[in-house]
Amino acid sequence: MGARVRLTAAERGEEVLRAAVQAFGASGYAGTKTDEIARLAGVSQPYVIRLFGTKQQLFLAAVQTVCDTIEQTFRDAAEREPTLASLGHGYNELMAERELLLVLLHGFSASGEPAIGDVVRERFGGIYRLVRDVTGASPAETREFLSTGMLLTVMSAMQVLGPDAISLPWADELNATLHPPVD
Amino acid sequence: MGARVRLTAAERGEEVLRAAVQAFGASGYAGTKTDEIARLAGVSQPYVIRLFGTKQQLFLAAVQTVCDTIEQTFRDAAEREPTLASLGHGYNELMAERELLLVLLHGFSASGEPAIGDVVRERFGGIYRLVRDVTGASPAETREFLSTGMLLTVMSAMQVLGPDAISLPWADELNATLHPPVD
DNA sequence: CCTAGTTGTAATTGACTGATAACAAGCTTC
DNA sequence: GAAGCTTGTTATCAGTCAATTACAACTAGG
Repeated sequence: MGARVRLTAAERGEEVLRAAVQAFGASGYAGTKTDEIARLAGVSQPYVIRLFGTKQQLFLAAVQTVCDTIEQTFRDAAEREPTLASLGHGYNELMAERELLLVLLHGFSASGEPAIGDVVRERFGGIYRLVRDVTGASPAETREFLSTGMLLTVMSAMQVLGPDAISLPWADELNATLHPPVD
Repeated sequence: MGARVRLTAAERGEEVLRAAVQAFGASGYAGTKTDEIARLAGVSQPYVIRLFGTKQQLFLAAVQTVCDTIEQTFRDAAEREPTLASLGHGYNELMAERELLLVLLHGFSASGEPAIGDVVRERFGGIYRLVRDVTGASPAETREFLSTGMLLTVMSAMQVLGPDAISLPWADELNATLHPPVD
């Protein structure tokens, strides 16, 4: 193909990882082929495998970066204002890149795979603790915050929320409870 | 194999469907093999396909029965007492059979597949409306109810909730907010 | 420049897997 | 009791897909 650019393995790895987040977010762990990721990243399928060892390790790497991004977003939001409302605003930013949160959802779904479950439990626990620590919220308040986040994520997966959303009465009704009409 | 019993296609279909709920609940749509379902149901893999046409149609049938069960549980709970708290109690009963709600979660995750997304959106919307109708709850109250349900389902997927749960501090803390300690 | 390490690909493979086809064994109805 | 429908299996295929191997092209250090 045209203008080939040679990158270091680390740089190329990052590009592949970005592609992996997109692909896994769209189709899940089992449903995504390493070949799709390779084409998205503009490299060959075997190279994807060589860079990350196995498909599973690549998926885990994707989950890790996504969680890093989520935590960083929450930390930034807390720095502006250490309240759950502020973190909620940060969550909305995260929803703009739909795939991010969907990767995490697919991580939950794939928790049956022991290696994946271990990572997902660890990281979700970390997010829970982070939210509590930076906002000082009670467990019950934090639970409600995370609950809402889960519903939003699931609705995003159903494609009734977000940029390319399908508009449905029930979804609009639910969505309206989150963005109260500005009178 | 030993004592073979002949059933009508409808009866055998129900058994296969039960097996499919177990299997899909554990491993998701793409991650489950029709052969596993067949072995769980005690029939051959080709017969599973013949009974349901394709793996996708079998998955959709599993989603449909699961949603039927959920709706029936909510209707029964509302008959006892038409409040969200009562439905919440019903939800706890549903969580006892872990796979039920996990099938729905996997349905959300597989919404990228158009045929699956259509069914999942339709059924989830139906559940939302049912909850509102039988309890008279506001959209905001219903959203909070469903949000909590989503978090519980996700925690169940992570295996930090339910019968075979892995005990973790953060999970216990979250769980405690739902079952306040009986003083 | 030339050798050694690094980046990348083409070719292939072996296991898996959903689906089909052909066939066998039971039931039912006349 | 035999013809015809239903239930179920075995055998097999055609496609898919992660992973391996071997090789090619580039680059840096001496």
